[in-house]
Amino acid sequence: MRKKVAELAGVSEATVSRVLSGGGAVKEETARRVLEAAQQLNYVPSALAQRFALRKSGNLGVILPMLPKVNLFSTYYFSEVLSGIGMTAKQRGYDLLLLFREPHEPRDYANLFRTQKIDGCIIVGAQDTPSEREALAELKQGHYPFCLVNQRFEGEAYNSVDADQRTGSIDAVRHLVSQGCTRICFLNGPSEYSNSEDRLLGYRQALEEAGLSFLPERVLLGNYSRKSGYLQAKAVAALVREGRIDAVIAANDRMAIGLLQGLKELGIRVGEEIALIGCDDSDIVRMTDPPLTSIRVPFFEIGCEAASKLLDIVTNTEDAEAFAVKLPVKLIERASSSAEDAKKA
Amino acid sequence: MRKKVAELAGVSEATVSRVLSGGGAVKEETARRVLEAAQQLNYVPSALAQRFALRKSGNLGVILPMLPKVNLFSTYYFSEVLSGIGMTAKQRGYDLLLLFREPHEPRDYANLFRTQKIDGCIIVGAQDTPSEREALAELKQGHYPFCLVNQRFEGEAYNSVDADQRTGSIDAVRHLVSQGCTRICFLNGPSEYSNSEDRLLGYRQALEEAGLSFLPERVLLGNYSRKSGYLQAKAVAALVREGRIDAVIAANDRMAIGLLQGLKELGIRVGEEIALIGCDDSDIVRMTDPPLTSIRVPFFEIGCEAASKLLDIVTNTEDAEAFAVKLPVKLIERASSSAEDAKKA
DNA sequence: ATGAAAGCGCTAACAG
DNA sequence: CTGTTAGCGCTTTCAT
Repeated sequence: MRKKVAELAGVSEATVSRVLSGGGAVKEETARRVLEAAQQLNYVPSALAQRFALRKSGNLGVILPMLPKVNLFSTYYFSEVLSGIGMTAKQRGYDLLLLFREPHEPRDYANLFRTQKIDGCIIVGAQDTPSEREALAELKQGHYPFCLVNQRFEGEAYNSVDADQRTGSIDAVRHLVSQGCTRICFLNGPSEYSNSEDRLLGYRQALEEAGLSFLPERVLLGNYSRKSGYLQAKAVAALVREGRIDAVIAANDRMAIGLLQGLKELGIRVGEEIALIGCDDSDIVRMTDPPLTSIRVPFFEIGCEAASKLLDIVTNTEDAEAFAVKLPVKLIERASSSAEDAKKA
Repeated sequence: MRKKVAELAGVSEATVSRVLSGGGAVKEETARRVLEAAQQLNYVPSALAQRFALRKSGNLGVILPMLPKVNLFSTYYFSEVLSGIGMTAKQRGYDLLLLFREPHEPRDYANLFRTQKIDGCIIVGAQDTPSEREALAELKQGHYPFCLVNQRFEGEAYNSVDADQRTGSIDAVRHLVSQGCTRICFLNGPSEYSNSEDRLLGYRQALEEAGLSFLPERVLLGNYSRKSGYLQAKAVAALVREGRIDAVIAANDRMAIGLLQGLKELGIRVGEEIALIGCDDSDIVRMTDPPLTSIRVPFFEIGCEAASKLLDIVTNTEDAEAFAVKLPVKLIERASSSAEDAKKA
C-alpha cells in the first residue's frame, strides 16, 4: 500500500513517510505528488506502526473508578472532567484510553506504562488509602508522568489539579453569616478524599474569622451519596428543632439533596427554617425545590488543565515542571440559603 | 530486556514470547523458569509491539458526541452506557478508546480503522442525518465492525442494541388509562433520533388499542433538553385548563422535569391535576417533587450487550452474525402519574 | 519442545 | 532534497 503510493508518486517510501508525517524537508512539488497519490489510493499511515516505531503509544490514560449503580461520585462530575480531558487531548493529538478500575482490584497503574499502553495518565477519584499510595509511589519512582484530579496526598508532591475547596467553604460560611446564620452545621464526606478535609478546614477558618465557635456536634458525616445525606435528616431535624443549628453546608450536592428530601419528609422547610448549601453546582441543583445554593466547581476546566499540564510534561521530555494547580470556585446563590425565619429567630 | 529474560531463563527469545503470550506448546518446567525470570526482571511484553506484530490495535472505540455545557443527552445516559461497555471490554481483554466527536466535525469513522486505532467501534448518540448515514455506509462498505446504540436507520440493517421504546410507550399509555386518563398528550424529541419515532409509534398504537383517538394537537415537540420541556409548560397548562388533556408522556426525563418545573410555576399541580410520565428513569427522577413516574431503560446492560456482541464479531473473524438487539424496558410508577383529580373529572 | 530468522509498517540516521 | 538501510519488540513459520 505505502509502496504503491511511493511508486505512483515516483518517490521512495521514506519520502512518503516524510510527507505524511510532516517530518523532514521535502520539495513542495514532491509533497504534492505524494499527497495526491495517497489520496488516490485512499492511503493513511497506520498509527499503530507509527507509534510502535516511535515507541510512544500516543494515548493519554484516564483512570476512573467503575461507577456502580449506586455511585458515590456523580455522573455529572465524571462527565465534566472527562469532557475537559477529552477536548484537550484531542486538540493535542492524543487519544484517550479509558481505564475503569473495579473497587477492589489491585491498582497496578505502572504496568500501563510498562506495556506502553499510555504515555501519561490522569487519575480521577483517587483515594488516600495505602494501596493507592503504593501505586502512585511506583509511578513516581518509574518517572511515569501522571496527574491527580481533585485529590492531594499529604507529604507527596504529586502533580495535581484541584478546586480551591477551602475557599469555597469560606465563601459559603460568609454567605450564611451575611444572611444572619450563626449556628452552621457541616455535613462532610469521608476523609479518604482530601477535598473533605479541605472543605472542613475552610469551614473552621471562616467560623473563626466570623467570631463563631466551632462545635463538634455540628459536624456530621456522610459518604457523598444521596442516601447518606438522607439518613442524616433526622439528626439535622432534631438539631433544628432544638434551635442548635440554623444552616447546613453539605460537602456535595448529592448529600445536600438527600438531606433536603429527608428534611422535607420531616416537615422542616429548607430555605425558611434552615439554610442549606451544597457543593459542586451539578445539574441537579436547579431541579430541586427549593433550588439549591451551591459552590460551583469548574470540573470541565479542571479536566482541561490536568490534560494540558500533563501533556506538557509528556511531550517536553526535558524541562518537565511539576505542578499543583488550584482552580477557583464560586458560590451560586439560590433559594435554599435564604433562611429568612432562621435569621429572625 | 526481553533478551535478558531469555538469558536468565536459558532459553531463546521466541520461547519467552511463547510463554508470556500463551501461544505455542512449552514444557512446563521451561515455562516456569521463564515466568520467574520475567518476574525477577520486572518484565512485561510491550502491548504496543504485540499489537503491531499482530496487526490488531486491541482497542474498542467508543464514539460519543462531545457533551457541551447544555447537553441534550443526560450524563446519566452516557455514564451508564459507557460503564457497561467498559466493563465488558475489560473482561474480554480490550481497551477502550474514547472518541469525542464535536457537533459539526466531519464524521470520518472509517479512518479510525484505516489508521488501526481501533478494531471495532460503538457509536453512541448517532443521529439520522445525511452525513451520519454517509459515515456509516463507509464503515459498512469497508467491513469494519461497528454497532449502534439506541439508534436505528430505516432501510439499513446495521448492528444495533436498543431499548424497546415502543413497548415502553405502550406501557405508559396503558398505565395512564388504568388511572382513568383518556386525553393523553405526548411530548416528543427530534426525529433525528429513531427512539423518538419508536416512542410515538407505541403511543399511537396503545391509544388505538384503548379505543382512544389520536389528536395531532396532543403531540408536542421538544429537543430532549430540560429547557425545551420547560418552554412547553405554557402550552400544556393551557390544554389542561381547557380540559383537553389529563396526562403527558415526555420522551425523556429531562424534558419531563423541565415541564414539571414550568407547570409548578404556572400553578398546575402535577400528580393531581395532570399525570406526568418521563422516560429513562435517570437518577434525577427520584429527586423531584412529586417523584416522577418513568420508563426504566437498562442503559448499562445496553452497553454490555453492544460491546459483547460487537467483540464477538471482532474476534470470530468468520461466522460474524449481524444483530439487532432490543432490550425490554419497565415502567416505574411514582407519584407524578396518579392524577387523582383528573380521574374524577 | 525449542531456536533461528523473517517480517509487521513505520521512522530515522546516514549518505549522496 | 531524497534514497538506502537499519532497527523498533514482538509473533510466527520453518527447521531441528
